[in-house]
Amino acid sequence: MCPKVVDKQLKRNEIARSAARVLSRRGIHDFKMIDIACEAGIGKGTLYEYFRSKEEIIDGTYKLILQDYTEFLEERTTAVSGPEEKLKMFIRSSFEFFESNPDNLRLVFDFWAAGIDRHDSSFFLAGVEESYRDAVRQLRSFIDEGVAGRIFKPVDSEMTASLLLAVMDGLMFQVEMGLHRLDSRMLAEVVSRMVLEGITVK
Amino acid sequence: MCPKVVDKQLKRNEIARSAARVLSRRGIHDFKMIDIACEAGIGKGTLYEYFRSKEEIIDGTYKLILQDYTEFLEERTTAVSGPEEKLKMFIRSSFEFFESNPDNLRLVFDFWAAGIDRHDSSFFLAGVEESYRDAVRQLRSFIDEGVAGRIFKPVDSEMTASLLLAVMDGLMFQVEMGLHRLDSRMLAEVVSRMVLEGITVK
DNA sequence: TTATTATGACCGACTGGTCGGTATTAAAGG
DNA sequence: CCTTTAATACCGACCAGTCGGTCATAATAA
Repeated sequence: MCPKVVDKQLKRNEIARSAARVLSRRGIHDFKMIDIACEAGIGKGTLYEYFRSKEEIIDGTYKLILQDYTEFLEERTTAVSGPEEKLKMFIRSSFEFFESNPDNLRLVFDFWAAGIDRHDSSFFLAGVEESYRDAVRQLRSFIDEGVAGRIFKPVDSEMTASLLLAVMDGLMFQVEMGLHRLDSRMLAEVVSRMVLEGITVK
Repeated sequence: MCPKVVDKQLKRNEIARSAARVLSRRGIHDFKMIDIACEAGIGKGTLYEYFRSKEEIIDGTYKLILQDYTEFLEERTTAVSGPEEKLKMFIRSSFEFFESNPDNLRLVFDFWAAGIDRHDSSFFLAGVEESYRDAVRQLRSFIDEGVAGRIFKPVDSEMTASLLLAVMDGLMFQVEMGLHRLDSRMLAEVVSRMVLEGITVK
């Protein structure tokens, strides 16, 4: 009466990691469930013990990637002090994260694409929107801190945060298209200068 | 000995317009060939008289949209003189174009998404990359003109153009995700200020 | 023995593209 | 003016392949 037992959550994460590899290779719209099963070394049916559907696998994979990214940013930005340094670190770390995990960059864009693409199912869009709002919230806290401390001009922190994210996303998109080489130092430098010079009190 | 004859090119364009409507409704990955046939009021087989494949329809539709956009920008930017005015007009007109054709915004993002998504087939990516390079070229000509006339600082025009496109794309992406309302005046104002203030000689 | 986990053959729905046949047109011929 | 002719344009039933998801069965641990 004591059956075989596995750590469901752990195995679920392992599968999601396999899925991430497959998704970055094949793309969100081309990958097959059997691909993931093979990559994870399990049968196709077993997949359905851990994920209800293909959609849920995609979602789970996105959440996993995003968690890595968020944890990385958290670790980096808490290591420095002062709003200006935190902002710079946020920017640099973002570029670095995707420079050292180019697969993840492609994956994230794929998720966004799927979010826009499937306007019918709000499934993906919801996840993307949530992660975006989180980033805005984080950035706003740095900017507000700077404004309160008279380090930054009294800018609209929401708009500034949005602009900052916009330029970062746009540049990464250009990188993904092969228009630039992703030199994280250089890009971070350019973005920091553009944004910080505009809002810092001289 | 003289058969029924139709203007193939014209009809091809008409079909592409129908396709644009379908694509913006259904999304690039969900639409069916039969959808387009219905929208165009023709049979599915007829579709294949004008387009070799599904892929070719997508490509044709993208080119059509892009042509509208380019013509609109051309018309607007030639109407004003001076590099600063041209840059501002480019920015404002871009936002206006997509504000008045929200379907097109979604469509363009869909195309980009497909370009990133299908890293196997360079078909889509090539089109997107080309249109991007065109935009950079255009913007660089304005910036170089400004630099030559000592209106702008001696900035790297390629990097500046890329940054400008990046922030515009990023903002439009946010709009598409429903994070802002697309108020073209406001967005153009913010972007112009951010970019122009940084490069204009005081 | 038994509850749990794993499996992959199988099913059924779906769809891109084809193809044989029909409709339309306009010139040619009477 | 009408019929013939033939090239073009149009059509949708059909085919062949694909793939997400299921389920009957096997394997495994306790």
